[in-house]
Amino acid sequence: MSDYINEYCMHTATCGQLGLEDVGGEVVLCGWAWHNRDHGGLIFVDLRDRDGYTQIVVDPDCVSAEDFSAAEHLGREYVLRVTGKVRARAEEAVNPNMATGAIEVLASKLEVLNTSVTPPFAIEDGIETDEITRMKWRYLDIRRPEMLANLKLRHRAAHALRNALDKRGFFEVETPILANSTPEGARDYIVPSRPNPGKFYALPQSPQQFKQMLMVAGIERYYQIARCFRDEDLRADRQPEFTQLDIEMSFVEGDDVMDMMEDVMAEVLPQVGVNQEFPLQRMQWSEAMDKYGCDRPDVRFGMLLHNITDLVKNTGFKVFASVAQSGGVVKAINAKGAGDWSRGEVEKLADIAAENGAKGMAWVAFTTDGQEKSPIKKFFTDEEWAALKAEMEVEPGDLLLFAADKPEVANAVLSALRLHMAEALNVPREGHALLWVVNFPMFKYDEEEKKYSAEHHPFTQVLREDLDKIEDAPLECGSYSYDLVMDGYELGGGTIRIHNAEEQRRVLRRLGLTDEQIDEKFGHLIHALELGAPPHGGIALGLDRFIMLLAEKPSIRDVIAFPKTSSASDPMTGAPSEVTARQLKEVDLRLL
RNA sequence: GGGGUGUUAGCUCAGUUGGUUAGAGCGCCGGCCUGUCACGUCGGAGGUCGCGAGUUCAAGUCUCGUACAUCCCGCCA
Repeated sequence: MSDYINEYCMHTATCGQLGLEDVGGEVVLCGWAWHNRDHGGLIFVDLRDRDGYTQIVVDPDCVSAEDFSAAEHLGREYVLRVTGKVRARAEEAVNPNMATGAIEVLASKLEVLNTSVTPPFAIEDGIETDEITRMKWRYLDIRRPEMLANLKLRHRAAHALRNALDKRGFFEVETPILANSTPEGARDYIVPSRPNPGKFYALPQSPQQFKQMLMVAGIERYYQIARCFRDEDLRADRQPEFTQLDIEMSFVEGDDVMDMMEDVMAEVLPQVGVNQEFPLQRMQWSEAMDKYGCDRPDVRFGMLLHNITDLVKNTGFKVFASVAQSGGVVKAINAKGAGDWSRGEVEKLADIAAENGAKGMAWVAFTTDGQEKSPIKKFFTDEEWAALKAEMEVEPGDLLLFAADKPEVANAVLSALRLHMAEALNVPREGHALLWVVNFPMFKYDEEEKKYSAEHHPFTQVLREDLDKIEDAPLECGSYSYDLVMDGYELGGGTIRIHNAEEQRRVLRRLGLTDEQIDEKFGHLIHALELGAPPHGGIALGLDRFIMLLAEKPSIRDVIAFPKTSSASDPMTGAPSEVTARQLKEVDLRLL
């Protein structure tokens, strides 16, 4: 019997947990009529609740004529309360595919608590109903066992994380949802302030500044399961509102935060069914970019990027040689098992390369019967060809794919191709793999806007040895930063924060803000740093992504109770919607 | 902002070279049925082919536009 039943409930048992040990007991079950099988003289009803389902037997000899008539007219998803006796099924009637298949409940009383019109889609696992239909009737979608399981998993994970952090002395503190717009970062959701005509709140993109204030406030160890908002275009793993496990600690260095987080994960992961060895690998950002071409590598398989720039510097293939001689890189991956792909199949990969910014994609196929097919082989000397094959560890059946471009583009192209080929070739990627990627650069240069921006965020500490370079060589500045990566997704990111006011000013100036703008936008932060801010740092973990990976779902929508569509709308409630003229007037707004 | 894919019954889909009354499975409704568990069985109802133009004797099918969904790029400190 379930552990949550008590005297306040209108039932005495749940549908998923009855077994042979309950035989002979009188129970009251509440739930939804799932499958109704009417044999004329005998009716079976699978009664489902959040725990599972139990077969109810309605026998005309055991219930009133009225109740039997009700059972004959049950529709799908009728809401029932059934009183009856648990009995063992006859041996030949046992259903081994059903958790409660050894027993059934012989009804003595059947009450229809509510009827239901026919649901628009089946309340079953594995349905292929369009997502907008599922979202329009999300409360029905959530009745499906797999969706219930996702939400249950989410609850379990959040609960375990809270417990683990509580044990380690962290306080959960709530920070405002009505906050201030920030000049950098994502587009803000803005909210007009009625008492302050013409002024707006912004919904927080993260509680970043508030949690730093909590460190200055002396909280020392803070966490929050925090809703965050970003008004940017959606993706399978991006929603306009999402949830972060936000953590901050005082008097720590980067290793302390990582150690603490690993400790928490080591406690939590077994509770959600993941075996992960600790300590986690800590990979330098530069190594991740070199070998995987991205800062969130899926390390569950190889197919690493090889830098062959030097090898092709003087080759007769002009594209490679000119890129290699003009500061670009030439890199390649070896997709083992694709050597026998047709020319057409291989050249379709160029579309993926192009999507990621490549101007073209060279390739070499080594067929299993020993042929070497490639449009570029003729440009190579025998020595260069041999060196290439040695570097790429070529065997028959291999396919080499090349990217020659600026490092960022070459990495992006081969990273995308690596993931695509792993998928296409069914490279095994079972289980989960967590690691740290550490020491991100502090700044990157935005070619379009002609200015520097922060790789993580502008509150990140520059490596002590690089402090002198903030003004003159910003791209050479490293930072105290660490991302937690799981299965090729950025699960979380953290940094050690600046706690020195002048250092914070220097970084903000480097990002192009004037002293006036700094005082206006970050004055509160600067002041706080001047008033005894302790050294501090933290991390934020994307809870939706974490649960998505644990549940092995392709989208975070599957682990969010009420998600939004790609146009950031909610088909169930119709949000966003128009407001009345009066509402607009109250906040001093007029539509264009 | 850009690119791909899709939109036909409540759901999932098929629909040939443009040609008769647009089909299937599931679901739904009605009948029968005392051991089913995706019950079975007999019968029945159910369609603005996303929307709007256009081409044509004739459009679910071709063209253009548009809406929505979904995936990706940009974007997401």
